[in-house]
Amino acid sequence: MAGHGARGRSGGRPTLEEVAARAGVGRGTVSRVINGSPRVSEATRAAVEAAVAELGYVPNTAARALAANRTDAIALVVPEPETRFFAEPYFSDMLRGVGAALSDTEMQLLLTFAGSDRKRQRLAQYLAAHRVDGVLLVSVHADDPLPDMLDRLDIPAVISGPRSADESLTSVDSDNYGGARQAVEHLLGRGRRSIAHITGRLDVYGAQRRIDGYRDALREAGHEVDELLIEPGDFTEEGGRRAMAALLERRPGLDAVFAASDVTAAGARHALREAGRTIPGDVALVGYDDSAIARHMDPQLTSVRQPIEEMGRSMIDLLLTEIADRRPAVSRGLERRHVVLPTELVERSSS
Amino acid sequence: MAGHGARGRSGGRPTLEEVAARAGVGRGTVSRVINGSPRVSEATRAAVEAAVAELGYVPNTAARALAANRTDAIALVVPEPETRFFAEPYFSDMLRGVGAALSDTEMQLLLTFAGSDRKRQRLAQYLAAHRVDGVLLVSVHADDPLPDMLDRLDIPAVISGPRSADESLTSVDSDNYGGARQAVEHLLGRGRRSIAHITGRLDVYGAQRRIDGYRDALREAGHEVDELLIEPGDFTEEGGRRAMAALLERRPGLDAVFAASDVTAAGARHALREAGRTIPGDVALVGYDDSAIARHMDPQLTSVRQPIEEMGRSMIDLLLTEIADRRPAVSRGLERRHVVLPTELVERSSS
DNA sequence: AGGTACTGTGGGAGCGCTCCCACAAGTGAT
DNA sequence: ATCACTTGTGGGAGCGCTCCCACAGTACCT
Repeated sequence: MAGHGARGRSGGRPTLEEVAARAGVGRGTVSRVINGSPRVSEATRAAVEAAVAELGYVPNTAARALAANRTDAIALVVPEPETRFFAEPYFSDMLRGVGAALSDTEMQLLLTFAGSDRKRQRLAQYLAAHRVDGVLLVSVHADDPLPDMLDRLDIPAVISGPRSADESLTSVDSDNYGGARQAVEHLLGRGRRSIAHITGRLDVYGAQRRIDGYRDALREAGHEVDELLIEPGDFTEEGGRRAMAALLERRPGLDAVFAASDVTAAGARHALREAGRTIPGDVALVGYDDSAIARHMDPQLTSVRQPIEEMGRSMIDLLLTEIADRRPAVSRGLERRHVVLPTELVERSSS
Repeated sequence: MAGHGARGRSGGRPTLEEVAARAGVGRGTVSRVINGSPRVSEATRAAVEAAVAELGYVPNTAARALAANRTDAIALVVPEPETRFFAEPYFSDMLRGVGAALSDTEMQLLLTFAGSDRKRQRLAQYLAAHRVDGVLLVSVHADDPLPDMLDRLDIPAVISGPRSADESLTSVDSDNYGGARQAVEHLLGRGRRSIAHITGRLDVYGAQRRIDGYRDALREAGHEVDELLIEPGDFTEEGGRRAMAALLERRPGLDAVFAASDVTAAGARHALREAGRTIPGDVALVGYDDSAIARHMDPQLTSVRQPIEEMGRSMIDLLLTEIADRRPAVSRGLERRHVVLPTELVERSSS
């Protein structure tokens, strides 16, 4: 096979040039057909398509990437160790949505963990090498340097869960505020009067929004907010347990708990059991995420569902748009977009 | 920058050529340094490395891929819809192991779902285009054409969970047979005498091995195997429920159940509850996978743990070896390797 | 008739790298 | 001194594609 030795290749895959020869046209024309350019006559297009089919031609992506300076791949960057990522069902659900949305596309999904400093280092290099056309960021802490780095490198990026109210990156989020309100209003509707809240990690914007929703729901229902019923958690089970214990000590009379995640609720449940409280008899419990845990908990957990799959889809849409927008010109100053999707309360037996 | 128009690029990344100029050497020499060739003098190497550092040079992977015919990427192919993949914790755990193992490498991980026919089609194209250096296959049914296709395309591949005893692909698996034995022996040790087994999908080799382990453990303990205590499941919760109901109907006196997965066990638990049986009082329950579900179940589920992270690592090791072996020559007929890793029983309150 | 415009097409140049051949310089055996 | 290696190096050619310029052909104005 031509060139300087067939380097261990197997079948000698057909090239653009061969397709062109076969179809009796020039290289440029084949390229135009492959890329769906409108400036090709119907007859020529048909001839080329026939040749492509006969030869089983598949474009060489490396060559395309080199020539066109794009990669047809995006990276899902997880700035956490692998362990953490998979411990929270939120992530796998998100990944599923992204995967589904991406399967309608030619884009490939790269999974990248940036948990340790060494991995961060490598990731920075990787991104600097422009090996992906865009980046999806999930679960970013308020002080993470990654988003700014992406901005500096001028790499299209979409973040799930903005870092603040004026996030500089395009973002997708569920309605944390509204979701929290739903949960609290539900508990109020069931006649609960002393509703505690175990928060998420306070450096996560979404957790703050849930606190806001909790507060406003109470206030608008004419209740006063008792700050001692709010206890910080960290989205983990152990955190939920600790927070619940603290709450029980401080406000033994509480009759409901809204936890910022299902995992937190699971921890709270343990603490409640240990304290001899029944669920939902003594204390009603509502979680957040509607993950698998909610269905497996005993009693089954009422929880706020986020449309995670839709969020994944949305992220992909936005990212692809950004990539497409950026391609033709150096059109800086794109309008940032922020999508917020509604939540839904799934009622089960814990409340 | 140079060429036919700076196509929207931002910083004008340095090229090999520029590094060479800076270091006062030829292009070939820089390439040799970058790729760690030993045929470079110490002085030259140092000079090149300095130039690389000064310029912040990062090799362009597309160019490398084109010239060298490799991609430095591997694909994790999941021949299931996204939904199924993430419903079973087994997969996310596996993915975590793979991710961890890969982070010591320059290799990138691509996540590919091949659930629908259309995706299959695309995947086939993708693989035919040799866009990855190797493939990791998980959860493959006995009749899946994918493995053979990979074999034909001569793409290095490692499969997790071989399809049969004489799997043609290099494989990694946990000791399904031994794990099942551990579970049954444990139940026997607790004085249980009528032990049922809800199997996995019967077209999965590992499920068969678990049945074998179940049978042999009973036989070697001097018990006779009651075929009516074996009921097929399909690894799902609903399947577990159905199977358990059937078993209770047929053998109401059973006092223990070994389920082929934790999810199955969760289903069985529901059916047991509905039938008024207590766990572990009336019936002891043992699962398989030791997933998050096991810890969240009530009562907490005794389960057989597979060293999934280690399996992921092992798969990567084997795959990288295959890729490396294949690179230099057309060395066909590589010896297939099959790694089997031990399991461990995690005892909790359900047994 | 000449101009202007647009449509469709061919092919040169170039993307940034790896591979390999050529060759200089050194080393040691004959 | 000649030959035969070995070690280190430079640079041409080529990977398969996209981009863009050039140009033929046709259409529609003045």
